[in-house]
Amino acid sequence: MTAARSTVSPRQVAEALGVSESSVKRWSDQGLMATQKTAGGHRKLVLADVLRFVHEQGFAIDKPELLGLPGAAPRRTIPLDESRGNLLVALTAGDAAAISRIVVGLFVGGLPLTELFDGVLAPALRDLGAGWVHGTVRVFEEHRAVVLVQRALHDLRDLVPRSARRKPPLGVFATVSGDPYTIAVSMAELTVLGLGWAATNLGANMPAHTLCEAIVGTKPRVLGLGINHVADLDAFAAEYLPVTACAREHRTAIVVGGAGTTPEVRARIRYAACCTSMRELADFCASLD
Amino acid sequence: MTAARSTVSPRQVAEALGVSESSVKRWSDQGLMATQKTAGGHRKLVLADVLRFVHEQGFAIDKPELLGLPGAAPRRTIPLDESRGNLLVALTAGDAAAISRIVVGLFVGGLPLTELFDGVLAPALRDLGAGWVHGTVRVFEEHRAVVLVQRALHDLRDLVPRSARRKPPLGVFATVSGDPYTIAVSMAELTVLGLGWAATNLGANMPAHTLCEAIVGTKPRVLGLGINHVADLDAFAAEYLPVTACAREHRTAIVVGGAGTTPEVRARIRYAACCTSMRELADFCASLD
DNA sequence: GTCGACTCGGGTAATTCGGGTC
DNA sequence: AATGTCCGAATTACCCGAGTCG
Repeated sequence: MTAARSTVSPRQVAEALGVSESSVKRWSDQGLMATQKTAGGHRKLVLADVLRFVHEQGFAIDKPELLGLPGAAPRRTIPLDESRGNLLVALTAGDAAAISRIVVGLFVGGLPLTELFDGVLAPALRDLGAGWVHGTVRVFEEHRAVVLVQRALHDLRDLVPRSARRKPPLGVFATVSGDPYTIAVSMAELTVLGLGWAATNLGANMPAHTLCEAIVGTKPRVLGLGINHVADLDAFAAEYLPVTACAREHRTAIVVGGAGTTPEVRARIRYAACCTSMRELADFCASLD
Repeated sequence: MTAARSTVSPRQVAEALGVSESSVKRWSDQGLMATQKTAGGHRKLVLADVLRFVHEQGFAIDKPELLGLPGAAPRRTIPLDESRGNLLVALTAGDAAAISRIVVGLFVGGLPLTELFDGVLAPALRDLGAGWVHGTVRVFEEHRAVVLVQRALHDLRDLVPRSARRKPPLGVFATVSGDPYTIAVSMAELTVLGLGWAATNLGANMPAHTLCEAIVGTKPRVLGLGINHVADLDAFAAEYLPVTACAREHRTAIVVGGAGTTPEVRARIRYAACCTSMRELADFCASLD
């Protein structure tokens, strides 16, 4: 759904980026943009790789009619509020194409992942939640939006530069028992991928004992735990205390985050950092790298 | 239609590879792709040779809707078991690339979606669950596998041919309250997409009242409900009974499925069909079309 | 045997190639 | 060092009347 066509011609890329065809040819031959070649030697550029290149190099796209990218792609100092509003509309309407277009467009337009998550995606989802509280958004619309956001994040994954490091640090992310919200987990995964780390997404609802198994089995540098709701504080603390010891033993830093990290909860568990945004997560991980 | 050899037309190949028919004709005439010719001179490209050409040239297939050929034997019968075993290994190891490769490869190889789901993916996940019961698979490994399967299903979505129908029937899928398992929902979504239907994935944990809202708001032809566990039978029946009336009023057929559809549960709710496989779902939907 | 959809072949216009130069 | 422009040759895309397929 990212694009109707997965490959584009050098001329299309050149015009869209506002550079000469020669530059595109040179860049692709240098391996900066992955290409396929026809039997006759003509280049076919893979759109996902072009977009990744554009984001990495901070290029502006003059003419995003390459495909499905949002009309005007003003670079930097983008009206984030406007995107956020458009996104909210698309989320409410269940417009999968629009959601992916907005999210991917902002990223390709040069917006760092952390700002995309903290400044657009998370706020739009918060607005959606508020609409649900006020009765203007129905439950199925909210659920549907969550599914579509996951899909958009999947599209983003292809665009996030893959690490070329031989042995990148690993981040493992999950939510705790009883917490079904996986979007933040996916955002965290992409965030550290964007730092050149490796990342594993364990999904939702992870009992503490298996988190220890995961630490032992995968030796992550960071273990990120989403905590959105804690029903029984004592039980929660008792369950997750062993994870602290296990993490320390394997030099794994625990990061927590989410609406459930209230002062009461924070007082009962041990962690290296408590993040309220993806930027904080990124900065924390960068400090370990 | 000679032997069990599956052949394709130049146009199919051209569209699948994202090149013009002329190029396909040229390449085949140059001997790059083996062809047969009819008495009248029309080209019949042997699928295996096309795929070999694609592999040699390092081409990516833009739109593998080359496949799903009527009467095309599902390759061999052995590879399914083998794939299932390989998939189980990849799922346990958390090897995202291998999982997607196996799943997408089978589909691209001509295996119908329903057989892929019923014969490979679901059994592998069942095996994984059995491994968890027996203690050979740990919880985090199972959770991780679920996330990676969702990702592979996302990859599949791009390959499932989009309907060109002006107004295709709509299928809406979700799991009931308290049921967090979304994989079957995604499989069902892809299954009906493969029939040329439209589909909406509402995700997990849908309270009954909002299902009614969804029916009213989206007017689906089919509403599919995943039911994997019912804690309180009376409460469940009371909650979901209104959905039946709402569905009838809007000519929406209710389909249920999942491990939770026990005789006791089935006795307490009303539905048009109770499916135990994606093939059954596909056949049921086809009967409505 | 009719008919619609598809394909054939070949010609032409438009792109792209690689390399050399500015 | 990097980019843009120009070039002849090669490749690809588009078009169309006639023939073929199912």
